[in-house]
Amino acid sequence: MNKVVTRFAPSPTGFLHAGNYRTAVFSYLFAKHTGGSFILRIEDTDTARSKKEYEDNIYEALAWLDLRSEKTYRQSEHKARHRELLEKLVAENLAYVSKEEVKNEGDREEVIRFRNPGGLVSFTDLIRGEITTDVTDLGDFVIAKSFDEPVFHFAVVVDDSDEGVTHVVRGEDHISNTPRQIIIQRALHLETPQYAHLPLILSPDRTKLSKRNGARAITDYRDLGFLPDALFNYLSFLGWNPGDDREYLTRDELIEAFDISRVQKGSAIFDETKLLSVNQHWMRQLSDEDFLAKMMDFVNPSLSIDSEMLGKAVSLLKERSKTFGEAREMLSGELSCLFEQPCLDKERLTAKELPSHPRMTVLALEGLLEPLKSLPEGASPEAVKLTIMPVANAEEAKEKGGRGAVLWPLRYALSGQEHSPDPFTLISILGKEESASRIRKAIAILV
RNA sequence: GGCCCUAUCGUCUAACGGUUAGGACGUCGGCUUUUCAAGCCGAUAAUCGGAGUUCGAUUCUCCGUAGGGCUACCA
Repeated sequence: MNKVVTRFAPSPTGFLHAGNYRTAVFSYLFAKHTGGSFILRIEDTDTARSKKEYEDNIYEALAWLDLRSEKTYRQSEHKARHRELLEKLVAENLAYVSKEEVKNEGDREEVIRFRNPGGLVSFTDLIRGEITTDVTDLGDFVIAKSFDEPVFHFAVVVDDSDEGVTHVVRGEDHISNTPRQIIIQRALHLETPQYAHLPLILSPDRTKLSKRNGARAITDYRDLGFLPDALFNYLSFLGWNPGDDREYLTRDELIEAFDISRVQKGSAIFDETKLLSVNQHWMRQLSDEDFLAKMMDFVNPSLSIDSEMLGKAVSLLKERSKTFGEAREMLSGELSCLFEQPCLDKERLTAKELPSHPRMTVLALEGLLEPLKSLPEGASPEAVKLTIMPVANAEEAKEKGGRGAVLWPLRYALSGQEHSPDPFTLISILGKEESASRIRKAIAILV
């Protein structure tokens, strides 16, 4: 059997989104699983709608995703070849130049139409089995606006053949285009490749994913701080599964496990919440070094950030964020107290839902200073807890409002935040000197 | 309208014609923590409807229904 060649053929008429990308992923997985090759073809025959910025976006997105193609073609580079075959078809009277009524702006007075032989056309789809259509109703459809401007159906057939594409893996929206492409292939005496029509990816409103219904550009996911392999992992599970209970697979594992016969027939809705959880999973798999390196890409370089402290914050970041974008937010939000002095509000210092006893709070905080001194430098959160909890529990025993009467003011004094990591972790990271200093500042506010 | 495709928890999905219809995400509850997050434990929830075929249909067939796609001088 010949080596498998698949292709991804986006048109540069919009930003690459998850629907396009999922098609690329499956096409890539199918090729790589069999040791075949994957090529990229920019379908830019529609000069009116094709834009350089969209073409660049495709390259940019694929580079970020590390979806490497063996070869890259631009359809417009094959004009001479298209013209040659168009002329051949007309010479053989299999197509003809037709006079047209101009209905819309941009319409030509003459176009090239294909002489449709009509009849039943069937092909075997790798995912759906045999599909049969009567092509008679298609009529003599247009295959080119002029000899130098072939239309999609014609260009695709010629290019797939010239580029040695053996398997066309594309979206379900092309099922009804396939029969007409097959009759063009027959007229040209070209071999018909294998087809695999993927189920569509839908927006939550159940329509085909598009910019209109809120689909993000792939590059947006990059800018939001998603891991490319997380997106790859999530998307490969939209319409496919390996047949066992695994949900988190690396790219190599996906290539190994991919089996086109397990591809779903029904379309799937793109669920960003689940993507987020898959991304969180892969962020946590990262080593602290890798995590830090990726994190630095997301921190505004102009923002001076204590890299030593950032290193200490990694486990908190891994535990609390689902994207690097979120992690970056935390640096100036709930985790900001690691990098700068907290700004304290006197009212907030006394525990919530407890009678306000500033004096009691002062006593509670003062009671922590001594135990804190006994802590070794670099004590773990568990060690800190072992030291602090007895004080809090003693306070509770004295019925001054429970452990919260100590723990809340302590946490708030350290963080200045309504929500933050627990006080033990904070002390462990901040160190006993800094912690003691913050506690004294809090006391000073109260007295 | 015509043609084509599809149909299992809210979502992604598993289940050689025989399972208490399984997992994951979400949601809800509990534990833990007097914050938040995480973690652990638990719960909720599905075979679109109707006929067949069969001893037995989620699974096979047909008919409905619903959704989607195509129906361009877009791809």
